[in-house]
Amino acid sequence: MNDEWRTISYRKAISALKRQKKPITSYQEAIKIRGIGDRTAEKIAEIIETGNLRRLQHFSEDDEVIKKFSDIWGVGSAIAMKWYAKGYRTFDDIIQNVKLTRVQRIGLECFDDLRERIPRDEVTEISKRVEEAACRIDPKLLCITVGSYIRGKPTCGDIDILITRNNTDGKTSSGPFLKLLNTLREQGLLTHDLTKHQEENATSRYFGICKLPGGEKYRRIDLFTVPFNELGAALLSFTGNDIFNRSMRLLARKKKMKLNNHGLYKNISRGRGGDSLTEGTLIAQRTEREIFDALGVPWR
DNA sequence: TGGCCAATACTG
DNA sequence: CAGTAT
DNA sequence: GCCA
Repeated sequence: MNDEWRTISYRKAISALKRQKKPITSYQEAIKIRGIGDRTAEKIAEIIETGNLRRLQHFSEDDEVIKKFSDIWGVGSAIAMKWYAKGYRTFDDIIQNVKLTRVQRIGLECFDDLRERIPRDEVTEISKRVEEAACRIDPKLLCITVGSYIRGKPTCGDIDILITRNNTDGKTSSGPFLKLLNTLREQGLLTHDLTKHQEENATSRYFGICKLPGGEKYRRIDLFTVPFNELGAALLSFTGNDIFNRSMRLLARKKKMKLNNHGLYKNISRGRGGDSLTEGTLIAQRTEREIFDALGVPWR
């Protein structure tokens, strides 16, 4: 079921509603709001008049089951619905009857913990341990905790750490990366691997699960290595949030450019599907400021 | 009717 | 490749 | 889902 855009649309409508200063009291008021159309305004009107939405009464426990299945790491809507179609309704059904993939087993094992948000202080503590380990391997490694943490949120869904190294001496961060992962595993900080990455690429990513020694809960952690000259593009992309990223990339697209986690490119021609046909020319990647300027966006 | 709040890396 | 993830 |  591809309700991706419907979901996004509802989210947009919700945030538009939250922005309203006065309560909405009618269909006419609701439909004036940008992002709320006929269908949503109808639903709002029904809630105003009757106090609830009939449609929601039909929202059954079945939907809850599919939702819960897809909350397992490694299980998306397709697999969740497949399991449902086979008649499975509980985690126990799944464990008994399904040949789970390695990551799905981990997702299930850590299910409860991974649903919890992580207090900011704990993210700080975990980041510090990663940074110390990295520094012992190579003092010039630079670790930056990005994601919601760098945006100053009081809690985070996971821990995202970007690792880079000033490469003017010819070395990069990709070499020490595997060593760092091994060190963190030996320390017991990393408890489960969700990705087994291939070779030592210039840029590589690790997804896993960690737990502070004496800590209460398993936490999702992502580690990325980034070439030093791409740091700006990487920061922009991993700082988010998602909506901000997408809007920046859409802006780039409208200007016949392309923005990704490696950099900003110009002179892009795109096919019908929106995929770029030409490589384009790299015009900015080293700092966020460069990219903002090249896109014509006021800096912060 | 079709684009939108993207583009890309792993897994099996 | 489709699916899932960021 | 919304919008052009």
